[in-house]
Amino acid sequence: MSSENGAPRDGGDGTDGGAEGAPPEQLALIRETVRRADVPRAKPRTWRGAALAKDLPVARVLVDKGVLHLDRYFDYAVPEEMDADAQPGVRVRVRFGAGRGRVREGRREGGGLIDGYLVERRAESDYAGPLAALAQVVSPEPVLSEELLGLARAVADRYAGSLADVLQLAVPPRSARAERRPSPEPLPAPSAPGAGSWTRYEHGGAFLDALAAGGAPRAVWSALPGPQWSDELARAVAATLASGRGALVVVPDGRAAARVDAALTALLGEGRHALLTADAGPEKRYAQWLAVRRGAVRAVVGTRAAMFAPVRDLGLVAIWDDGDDSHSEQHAPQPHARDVLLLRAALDRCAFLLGGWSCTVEAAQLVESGWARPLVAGREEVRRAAPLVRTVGDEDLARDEAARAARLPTLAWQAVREGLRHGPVLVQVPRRGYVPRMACDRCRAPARCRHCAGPLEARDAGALTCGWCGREEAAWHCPECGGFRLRAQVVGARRTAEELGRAFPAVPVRTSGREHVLDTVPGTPALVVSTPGAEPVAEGGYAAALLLDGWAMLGRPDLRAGEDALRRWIAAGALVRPQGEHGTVVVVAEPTLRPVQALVRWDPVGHAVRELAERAELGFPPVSRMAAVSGTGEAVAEFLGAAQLPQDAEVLGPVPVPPTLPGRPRRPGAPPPGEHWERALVRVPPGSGSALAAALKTAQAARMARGAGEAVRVRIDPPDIG
DNA sequence: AGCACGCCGACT
DNA sequence: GTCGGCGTGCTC
Repeated sequence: MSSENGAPRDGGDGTDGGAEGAPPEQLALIRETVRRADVPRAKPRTWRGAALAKDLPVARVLVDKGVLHLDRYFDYAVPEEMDADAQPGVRVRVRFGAGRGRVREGRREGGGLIDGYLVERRAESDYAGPLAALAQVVSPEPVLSEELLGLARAVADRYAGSLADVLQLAVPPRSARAERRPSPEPLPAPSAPGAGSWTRYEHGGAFLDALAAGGAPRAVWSALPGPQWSDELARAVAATLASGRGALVVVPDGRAAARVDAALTALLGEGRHALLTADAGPEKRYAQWLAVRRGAVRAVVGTRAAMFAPVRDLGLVAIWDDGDDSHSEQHAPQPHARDVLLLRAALDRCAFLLGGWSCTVEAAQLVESGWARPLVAGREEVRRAAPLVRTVGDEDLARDEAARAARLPTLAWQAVREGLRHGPVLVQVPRRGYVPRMACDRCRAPARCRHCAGPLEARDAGALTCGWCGREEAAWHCPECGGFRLRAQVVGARRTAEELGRAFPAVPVRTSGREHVLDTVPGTPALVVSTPGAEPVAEGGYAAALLLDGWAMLGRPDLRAGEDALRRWIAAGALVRPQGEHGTVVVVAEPTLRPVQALVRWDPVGHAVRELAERAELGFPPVSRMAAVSGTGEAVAEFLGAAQLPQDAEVLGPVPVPPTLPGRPRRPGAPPPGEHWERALVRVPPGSGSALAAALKTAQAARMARGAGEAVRVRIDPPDIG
């Protein structure tokens, strides 16, 4: 088939990489140019070269370039010597490049060598032109299964991203050494575990039974406070393994992964599950991933990268604490682990378990829509497991001037002092070092920049500066109530630790925060000061927890502020002993606020349900779907003008994007330092989400293909709206 | 994105 | 006649 081409054949097999001398290359080039001029273009099937595979000589290849207009397959010819290795799913290298390519030694060469995946072997190509040959099969390991490809495509579609970008997240980089190492022999399926503490939940036992029987139940699980959750997750995994299927658990961080890992080891012993986290080096990670792909290991627990783990015959996908923002992938197209697992559950028809101490609006929606069933404990069980929650609100603070000056109200003092008699006391303080944000002293509305609405911060003595645009504010007054006095809204962990240390000189003070995260603390009296998410687990549980500056958390100008605050409070409270053992939580926040009430009643689900109703009314996600389009004003306008948005799409804005300040990290969707960007939100009602994603993807592809100058960033489900 | 192709004007 | 400007379009 290569002969009909008629391209000159002049020695040298001309495979890539050889450093041939210049003269023959130029000769060939000239000859080719001359030929082109006088020979009419008959379309040959392939370019001449080595003999091709006799059976299925065409390889359909996905080139590994994240650019959207290349988001399709390209056909290559399979040389005979690669026939055996060039199976679907393997990594390949191909020549891919511009124009009609260079000609060298009589063989056409596209551009440079780039990586790709062989997706399919076929008898013929539907491409009319001549096919280039595969340059190399990188390894015979079929890393991209049909299931994984289908999942990656679904994720790319959902997020208006390219398949190659998703595959970069889904398939780890190759390590030849890890590939050579044989994976362990698979162990036989274990027998079904007992229900353990699942009996505390109304349908807990039934859920495990369904998993063990090979069923595909879908549940939103409101976990009771306390340390049992990791064992409960492990039992769900074990029940799935008992049915002969695989299971996947995604958790927000390495600490949580380690807990589930330990629980699985306790329940199943070694060798039945893999731990996939960022901690391991690339080679070890790839080896683990391969063991999963090869079916040697049937269960996986890991952080968000594990959401794509190629578990064989998947029976259960589970996610813990889906409200944690580390479940959002940082790289394009920024998929969320919850949504990826939802797609997997749908594609693989497997069981789905979303669990947490708290409840997101998205989780509530899964229940509300009837897609998942609630897995909850009765009120009696909740009361038995949860600590007593007390609030310190404005009125208390007003009556308590002295304590307020010291930032610790009397009730809080008492709770800490009492708690320290019985064990460790957790003090949760918001992040952010010493830089205090400011709020109106009278009505507590956050103080905002009048130019860009960014948060005002007190940098150094007295001077107020905007945290977004850096402008100074000389004459602030509150636009809500007309007040003129400001107060510090957030004080960092270190200062609080110092204050408390002085107040209780006999007690050790430990801090856990971004830099030094403590895993556990002993059950002896100590003050443990921590930022949200970094709380160590206390042996035997904390005697008390003090949640400071609660209204500061609620003051964030974010749709999720309430849900987030509640989630963090509940996460701290879940580490405290039950109220039957005198476990107490004191939250310094207005008791009339909805999240505070939900904390007092320990009712995160009720909170999420009410939030969901409100979002539906306002047309906010997740009830409607949104996408953010950002870039220069001109580029955004042009993009939106060209995009064929669905009929029911609604464009909000554009509004200016806060600039990236020099020296601060640039977040995706933020302008390069010094540039002025705008952001428009596009909103569609339920049901039009995929149409919106498709339209944005098409528009973006067209834009890139045109080589349009200024970049436009598209993000589905932007996390920071409102 | 690259990168080659091609059509047009200046120079040998 | 030939070299090389950049505008356009393709990449199996």
